[in-house]
Amino acid sequence: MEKSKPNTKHLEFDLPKLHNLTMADQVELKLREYFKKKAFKPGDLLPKELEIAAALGVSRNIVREALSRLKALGLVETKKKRGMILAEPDILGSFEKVLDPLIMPDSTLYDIFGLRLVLEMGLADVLYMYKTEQDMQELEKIVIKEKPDSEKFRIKNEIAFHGKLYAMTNNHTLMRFQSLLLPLFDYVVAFEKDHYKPGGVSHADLLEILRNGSVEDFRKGMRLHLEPHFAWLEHIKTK
Amino acid sequence: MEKSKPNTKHLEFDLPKLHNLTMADQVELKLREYFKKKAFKPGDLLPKELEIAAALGVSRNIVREALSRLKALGLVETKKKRGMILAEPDILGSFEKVLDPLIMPDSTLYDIFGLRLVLEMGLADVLYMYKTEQDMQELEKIVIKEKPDSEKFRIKNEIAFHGKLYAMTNNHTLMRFQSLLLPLFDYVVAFEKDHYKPGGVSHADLLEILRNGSVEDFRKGMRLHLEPHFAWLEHIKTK
DNA sequence: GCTATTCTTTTTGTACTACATATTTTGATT
DNA sequence: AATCAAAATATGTAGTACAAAAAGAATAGC
Repeated sequence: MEKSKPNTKHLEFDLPKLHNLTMADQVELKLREYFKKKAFKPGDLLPKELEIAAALGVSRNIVREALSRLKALGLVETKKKRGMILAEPDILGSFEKVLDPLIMPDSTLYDIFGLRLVLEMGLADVLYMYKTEQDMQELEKIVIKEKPDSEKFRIKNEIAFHGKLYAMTNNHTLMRFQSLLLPLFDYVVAFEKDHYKPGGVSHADLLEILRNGSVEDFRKGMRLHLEPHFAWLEHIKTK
Repeated sequence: MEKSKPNTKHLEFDLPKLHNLTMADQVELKLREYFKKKAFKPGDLLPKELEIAAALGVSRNIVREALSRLKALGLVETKKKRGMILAEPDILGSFEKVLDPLIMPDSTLYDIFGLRLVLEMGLADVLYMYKTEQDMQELEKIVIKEKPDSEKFRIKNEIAFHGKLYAMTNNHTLMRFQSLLLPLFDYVVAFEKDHYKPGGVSHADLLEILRNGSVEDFRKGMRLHLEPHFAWLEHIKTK
């Protein structure tokens, strides 16, 4: 809990703390400031490594380490041997690189599972704002193809149907966010499997509500559809 | 799709220039693989830079660049002059470093605003699962302190009340996620200001519902509370 | 005079060396 | 045996050198 560092704000006073920052750290910060101050836009050419090194009075090695970090975060890109440019911002790009269920504590995995439930329950209003007849038809196609027999197909159906719901929000960030989180659910689903029972509301039911029902109906329907997952969340809550 | 290289095994023969990947890129990947394969746990000491360099047949420079990237992503930490360790995973750590409204396209900003609405609408069920009497009392304190006069205080109240709601979910990841997204809302709120009208349901109303109402009541209440924001979303949707 | 080709320059990518500094370990002295 | 000092260790930083590729400049051909 207290491991996070909210106290970086009054770091200016603590001189020794500032010295705890390596040169590469400082250069990284300086570069971020610089890009902001100069209002660099995506595609703009950045200063050359040697220029930066000379301007900041550090070796080119350090500059390269700092730039390497910014590259890892997706903030800059190297255009072959031509120079470096500010990259098209993608807030989920770096997120993607860290999402690995194998190195993630179970608590975070559970958190993300809860996050998914919150998201799906919250979709209703935005869905009703953007849904089109064509969306309905595509959802219908997905529902028709569903085969209730195999466990493997069940998960595939889940992904297709719910993925389409996210896509219907016209919210590209939300869509990608969901698709990034998706692989993690497999792990939770594996834990959950023993307790899983299908909810009382099917995908076909949800589609029917989406066509002829109100937003409130859909929220209730989605809640019932997700009931098994909520039950599982309740189950692990006590532990 | 076919960009991934399964043939890194006999990479010794290929001239490195055949790949678009730089040495630092490759070392970064190799290290990620290695940590996974060896099932490193947080706190474990990593091999020394020179050992890695020797093992992979690259210079120490390259290894340092790769490690620097993993550091930027929060995957490894350096313990001063003692060695490097695998860091406590924090999926939002790198996310935080990229969130800067100044370098973000407006479309993403809108997406995140929509994401917020989805989250808040979805909170209800989890809230009712975890809420305690103490939470109610703390919410009450926040509501009582509200002063309806100043615009500045209004935003502060918003943050306090809604932040507390997130905290009540006992979902640490969700909590941090919201607090990271919060600064971005200021920008949207600035756009939105001209159109803003208080919703029909106040924080006090929401608290009352939370105490004595059902989950459905709360969802409806929250929807009305957020009505101005939804209206704005509807407004920018057409553009 | 204009276009195509070649040469030169520029800039990133990589390697190697050297040394500083802090931490741990080892060794020596009382 | 305990304390303090010195050595060993590993990261942090600086600097040089060169390769490779792309852009720009210069030259040759029509």
